[in-house]
Amino acid sequence: VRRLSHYLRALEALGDEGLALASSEVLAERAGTTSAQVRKDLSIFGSFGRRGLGYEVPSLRGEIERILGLDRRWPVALVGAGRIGSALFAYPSFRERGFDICAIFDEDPAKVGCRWEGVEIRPASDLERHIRRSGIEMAILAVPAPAARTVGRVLVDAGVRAILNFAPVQLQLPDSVVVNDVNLAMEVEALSFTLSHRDRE
Amino acid sequence: VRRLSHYLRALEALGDEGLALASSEVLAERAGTTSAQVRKDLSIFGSFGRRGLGYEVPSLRGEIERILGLDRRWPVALVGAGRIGSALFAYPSFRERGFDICAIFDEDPAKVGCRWEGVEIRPASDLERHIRRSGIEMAILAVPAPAARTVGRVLVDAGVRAILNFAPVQLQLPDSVVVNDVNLAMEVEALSFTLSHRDRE
DNA sequence: CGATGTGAACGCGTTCACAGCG
DNA sequence: CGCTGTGAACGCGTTCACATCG
Repeated sequence: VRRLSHYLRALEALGDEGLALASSEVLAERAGTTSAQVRKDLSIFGSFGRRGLGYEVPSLRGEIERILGLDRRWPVALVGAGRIGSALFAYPSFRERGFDICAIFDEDPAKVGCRWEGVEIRPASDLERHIRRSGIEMAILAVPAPAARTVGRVLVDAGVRAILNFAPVQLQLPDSVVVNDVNLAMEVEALSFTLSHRDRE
Repeated sequence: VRRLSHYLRALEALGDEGLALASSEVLAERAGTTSAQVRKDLSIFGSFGRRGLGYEVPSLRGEIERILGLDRRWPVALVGAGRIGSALFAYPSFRERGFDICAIFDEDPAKVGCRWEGVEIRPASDLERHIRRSGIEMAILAVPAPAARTVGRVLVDAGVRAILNFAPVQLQLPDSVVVNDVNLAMEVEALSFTLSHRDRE
């Protein structure tokens, strides 16, 4: 699944370069994998290529967008208007891909009422009611670790079914909810691990 | 490797609760895995437990810190003082784990010369010289996508051997350099993918 | 007797190799 | 003839089950 995103990015780049056809080999090179992998991945969802030629860039791009669920717009709630929250709100790729952060929540009374590019920051107490009313299904959780578990449960109660979690905490939620953890501390730890063990030689 | 970070966090929590011993079962529950997995993971690096009892929380914590390379401080360069850069700079877990962001670089003349908690923002032109002089081996790349590839190469030329890359670009660097990609767009795409396919039932 | 450490079995994603089609 | 689509072989991480030791 993760590789499909890579293919999509590669196809966008190829399209910008004006190429209409791309072989699995070309795609593999751009996405950092092998041609067999590309063909296997794509064959799971259908037969998008033409034998002897390759894949049509625009149509394959459309197919992958459809597969990833990017053929629509997704309203997203941002919980936590701290530094991480503000960075995510301004992240251009989100909007480009159809993810609209259309609700922001924070506990800090100093922030509540402010607007970020027209989107009002609402108090945490409005969270459940507002999300339920607007039918938002996707949320970005960018609150401090101690609050994360509680907020996660409130989100689910409000009808959220997918959470991108930046708190270094294991959310305990029903399996029906998709949780994707982004743990920045873990990422640098992986670096120091590898660096430490490379040196051993 | 990624799970070791989870174990470390679990051990810290257990230590705060005053527990001196922890079985693989307890650790597994906290880290979101199974007891067999915990034992197998730890046995790769040595025999840290006592049969019939479990693992000593403080000593195992020390062992894992050592394995992850957290038994020292790591000077880190931050390249890109935009929204993501500022969020990462303020991220508390980095400093707690021994990662010191001790150099910041940006192209924007308006930012150069500013100080973030005492750390001066330097111009991109100083990057190579300053990093080489200070012997920094680890860098966080938080620049816009178009600049990422070039900056990555400069970092490596300056002696950097590990990069945490936030740009949605595949850096093409020698294998001797460890690159860890964090691609936020990909993370939300994984959510929309799952949500789209859950609905099919 | 309880919980670790570990060889053996399992499952799954990746890679290989080639049949099939344009 | 070129490149896709795909069954088969491979490798590797996970899980199982039990011998081992305090």
